[in-house]
Amino acid sequence: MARWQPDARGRLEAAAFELFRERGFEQTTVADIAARAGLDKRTFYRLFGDKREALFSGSGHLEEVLVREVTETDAGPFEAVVAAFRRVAEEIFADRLELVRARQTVIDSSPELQERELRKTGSLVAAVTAALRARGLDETTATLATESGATVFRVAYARWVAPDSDASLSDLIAEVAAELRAITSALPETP
Amino acid sequence: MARWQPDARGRLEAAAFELFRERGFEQTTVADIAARAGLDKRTFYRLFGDKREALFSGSGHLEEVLVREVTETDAGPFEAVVAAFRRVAEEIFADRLELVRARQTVIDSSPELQERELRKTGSLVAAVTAALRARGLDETTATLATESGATVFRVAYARWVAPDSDASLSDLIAEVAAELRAITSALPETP
DNA sequence: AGTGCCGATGTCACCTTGCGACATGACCGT
DNA sequence: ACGGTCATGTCGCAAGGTGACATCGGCACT
Repeated sequence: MARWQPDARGRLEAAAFELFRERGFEQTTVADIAARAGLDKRTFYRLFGDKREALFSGSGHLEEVLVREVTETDAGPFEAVVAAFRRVAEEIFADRLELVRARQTVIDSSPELQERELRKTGSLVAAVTAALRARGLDETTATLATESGATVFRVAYARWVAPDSDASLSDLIAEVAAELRAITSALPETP
Repeated sequence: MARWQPDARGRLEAAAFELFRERGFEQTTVADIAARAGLDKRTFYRLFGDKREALFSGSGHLEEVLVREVTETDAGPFEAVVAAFRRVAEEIFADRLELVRARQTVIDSSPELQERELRKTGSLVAAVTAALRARGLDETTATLATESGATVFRVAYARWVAPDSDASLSDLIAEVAAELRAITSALPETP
C-alpha cells in the first residue's frame, strides 16, 4: 500500500478542528495537530500557511460560487450580490448548521481567528468587487454594493448561528436586505 | 532627574513607525524597535500586546469621538453614524493627510497589519453599535446603520488617501453616503 | 534619616511559530 | 532497472511572545 495515508490535508483539517474544540485554539500547538493526523509539523506548514489557515480552507470555494453568481446575472449590483449570497446560503450552508455553529464557537474564542476571518471575508469582498467591475460598473458602485451585501450577509449569518434561531439563512438574508433598504432610504438631514 | 526618559510608549510608537517605513514591517524586529527607543524588548511587550499594536494606538481616541457624536444626536441611525464619521474626519484626519498616507502605505504592505486594521474597525463598529442600542434601537437596526456607515467611511477614506485625490474627507463621506442610498434603493427583483 | 513598599524597567530562560536546507523513500514513465 | 519527481521527515534557527526574578528610583510613613 501507499507509504502515506491519503488526504493528508483533510486529516490535518479534521485534527485541527477537533483539537481546537477540545482544548481551544491557543492551547493547541501545530505539533499536536500534526501528531494527531500522523504527520510531522513541517508537513503541516507545507499545506497551510499558518495554524489559523487549517480552519479556513472552505473559503476558496465560497469565493468561487459568489463570483460565478455575480457574473452570470444582470440584476442591479446590490441585488446581484444579495442574490449571490442567498445562493451560497443554500448551496453551502443550508445543511450544516451544527457544524457551522461549532466552528463559529471556536473562532469567537480567539482574537487571532477573528482577525483571520475578517481577512478572509475581506479578500472575498475584493474578488466579488472585481467581478462587478468586470461587468462594467465603476469602482465606487462595485465596492458599495459588495460591502453592503456582505454586511447583510454577516448580520443574517449572525442571527442564523445564534442559539435560538431556526429560520433559513437564505430567508434571513432577504429580511436583512429589506431592513437595510429601509434604514438608508430615510431622508438625510438638510445641511 | 528621572531615572528613565519620559514617554516610553510614545518613543516606541515613533521608533516603530520609522522602522516600518524604512525597512518594512516584517523586516523590523521588536528588538530593533526597542533599541531605537532606548528600551528593552520586554518593555515593549509590557506596553503593547504585540508588534502590530504599535501602529494602532490612536484607535481608542477615534472610538471615543464616534461614540460621543452618535450618542449626542437624535438623527436617524444611519444619518447619525455618517455625521459622526464626518466629525471624526474633521477633528482627527483633516490636517494629517501625509501622515495618514504614510501609515496606510505601511499597512498595505503587510497582511498581518491589514488583519489588525480590520479588527480595530470591527471593535470600533461594535462600540458604535452599542451606543446606538443604548439609544433604544434594536440590534439589527443598530448593526446595519453602523456597518453601512463604516462602509461609507472606508470607501471615502480610500478615495481620500489615493495619491491623486484632493477633496476633503468630510465631503467625500457625504458623496459616498449619497451613492449608497442610490444603490440600495433600487427596486428589488420580485420572487 | 531610615525603612519598606510600589512601579517601571532590565535580564534571563523558555516555548511556539514559521521557514530554509537537506535526506529519504515510494511512485511513475521510459 | 533507472532516474526523476513528489510527498514527507529531520534538523536547525530567527523571531514572536511570556513568565519569573532582579534592580532601582520615588514615595509615604515613621
